[in-house]
Amino acid sequence: MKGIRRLAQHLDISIGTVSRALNGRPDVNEETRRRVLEAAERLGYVANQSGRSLRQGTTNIIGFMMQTGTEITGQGDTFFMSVFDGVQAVFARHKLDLVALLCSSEEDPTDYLRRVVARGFADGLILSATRRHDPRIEFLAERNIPFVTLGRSLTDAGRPWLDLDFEGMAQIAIDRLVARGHRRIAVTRPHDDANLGYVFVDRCREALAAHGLPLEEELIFRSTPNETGGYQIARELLALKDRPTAALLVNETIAIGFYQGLSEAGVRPGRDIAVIGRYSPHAHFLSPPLTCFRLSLRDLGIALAETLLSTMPAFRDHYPQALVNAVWPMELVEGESDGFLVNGDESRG
Amino acid sequence: MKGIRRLAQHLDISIGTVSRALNGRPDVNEETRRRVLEAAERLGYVANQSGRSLRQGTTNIIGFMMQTGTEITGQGDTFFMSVFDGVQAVFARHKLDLVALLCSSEEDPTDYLRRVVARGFADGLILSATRRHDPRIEFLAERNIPFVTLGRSLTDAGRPWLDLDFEGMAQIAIDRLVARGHRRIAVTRPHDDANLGYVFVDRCREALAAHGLPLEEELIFRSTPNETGGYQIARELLALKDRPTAALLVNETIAIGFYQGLSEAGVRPGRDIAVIGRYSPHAHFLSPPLTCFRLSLRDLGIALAETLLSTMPAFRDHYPQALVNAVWPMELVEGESDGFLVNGDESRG
DNA sequence: TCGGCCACCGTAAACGTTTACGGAACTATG
DNA sequence: CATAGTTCCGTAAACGTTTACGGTGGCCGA
Repeated sequence: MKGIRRLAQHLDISIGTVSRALNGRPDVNEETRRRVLEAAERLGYVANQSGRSLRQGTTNIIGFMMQTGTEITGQGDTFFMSVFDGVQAVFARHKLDLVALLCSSEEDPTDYLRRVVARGFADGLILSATRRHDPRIEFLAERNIPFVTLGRSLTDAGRPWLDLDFEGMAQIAIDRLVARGHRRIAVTRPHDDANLGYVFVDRCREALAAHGLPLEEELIFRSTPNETGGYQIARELLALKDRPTAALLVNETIAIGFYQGLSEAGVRPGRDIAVIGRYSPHAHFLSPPLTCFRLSLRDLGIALAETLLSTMPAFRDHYPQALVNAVWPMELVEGESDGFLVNGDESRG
Repeated sequence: MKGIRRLAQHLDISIGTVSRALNGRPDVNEETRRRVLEAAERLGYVANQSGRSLRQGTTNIIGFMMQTGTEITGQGDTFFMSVFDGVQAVFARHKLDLVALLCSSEEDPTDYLRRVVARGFADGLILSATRRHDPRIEFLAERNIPFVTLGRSLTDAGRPWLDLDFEGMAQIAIDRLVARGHRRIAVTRPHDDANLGYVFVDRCREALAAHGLPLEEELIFRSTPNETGGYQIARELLALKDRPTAALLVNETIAIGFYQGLSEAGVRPGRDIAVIGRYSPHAHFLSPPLTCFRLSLRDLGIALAETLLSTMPAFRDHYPQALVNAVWPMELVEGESDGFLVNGDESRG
């Protein structure tokens, strides 16, 4: 005898009553409930998930979909762990568990999602590494499966998403660099699938235009969002005839490679070139410390969770005013990598 | 009408036959099977996971348990993503899915595991961040739940585990440094819960003893396994009256902080002090490039998967000679951070 | 005393699969 | 033709839970 039957037999009451007692139903005597809870605790009973979800069509599990292999996201070591932490802080209140759905780099993400959803694996989903055109969004929307994406795409109109405020970052950084005399500013962007690149570069262009400056094509650098990519960008940048005096790095992990690329050519950030990047745990330990944009990833995780739950009928009431579409602001952390003024129009030969 | 019933109705055959056809049972006409598979594909049918696992008591899911928040493991996303990649390469052959079971930093890992297991969540488990005394091992062993741990502990006798070869790393590094004339070598270790610290430091001590050298207590540095920890170690190390001439860093992410701590005091790795660490994607981009120990995390993931499956009756036959207890060798990647000889016994004042 | 209401509990039917079992049709064998 | 064996398929019982429904007993008011 196993499961709830064992518990019921042990207490000499029916399994229906046991279930009602455990699930907090009102129509059960408080004394009985106490006995049930006590026995469940003592016997280590936990309801079987398959039986429960088969019956009620719900899993109490939320999936955070991500892809394995590190080349794709390029987000730093601690990025997801911090986001998870925030998500769980919210989920814990509702007895929801969070699992990371790991899509192999071999498999098409949409196929994977299809499989996961059809199996009835999770009640809701958080999608990361959103592509510019992402079929997953349409797929989930068609089936009325609760989800929220971390990252905008072109096809998410009316769908819940949160994103980092890359436009704000572009605006602030460009204004700051221009105010310090920079006229030729290099910007980076990841591969073409990532919407972030378009959003970021477009705003950089606008911000420069507001100062009457162009964004020349040769100053837009494309790379893999990892250390090696940063190194390559530095090499390409230094090879230009008319070198930029500043660089704005949109990815987290590329700064360290970028620094190294500069260093090998004897170019020092903060003295020979201004560098602004994204925060990561090592940003402060670079030489010189990186001026960068930081945000609370834990808070972002909390917001993601609240946004998702606000789209789910069972939890909607708890989060009436959750954000549905929002960019998450980043604050500028002053390092020493952008601390010099350009005197005049031509700064280098 | 949903699920397998819909499919059966559509084909005008019984659900039993449909199920048998889909599951590759022999007692079904090949023509029928073809029709079923074709219809399933066209209607997008996928068996409901709850129903299936309720009936057969199996989930086709393997959980990789890890804790959110980064303070504990000190291993970055890139570490686990690479391991996942290897694990999935094996699981894909058996139609197994991998999910990351994310234990909140708020919750006790053993409590979490208890919940997950009792719910019948996964057929098998991979445990990471194993503690020196880890109750999870006993818990799983008692219940005959297939598992393998990544990392040894004191209480895993007879249980399957894989680990990095920290002893080999200690031996090679110490021998190398001693051969280059170093007599005072600093070593690092993480917090007291991690078994790795004991394994590593003990072997360092033995290796030194083989050369007739002591490992002085003041040369054993304890820190959090992150960038800040590395920085603090550098500060403490430089504050010693009798400075070591070499440092051996056992964690991945601390090198960058360590470098910065040295740099602020004008001490340069590879010239003023020899530094040997662990590989990470940025090791090559430090100045000077870090001499470090590297391994293929993907291969480690493959081995983890094979080890786990070899303990599961359903897959045992496929992996007769899988490793059960093994340390995973690391290779030395020569950088420039340990490239100098100490001439004489006293190297610094 | 009787009917009605309430608090509590037992019964049994679902949820979607898999699979043991038996039976129907057909083939082979004597 | 009878029998045995084979191939295929339908039936129905599980798996463990939740929950609609109905029933029992007690209490209260008329």
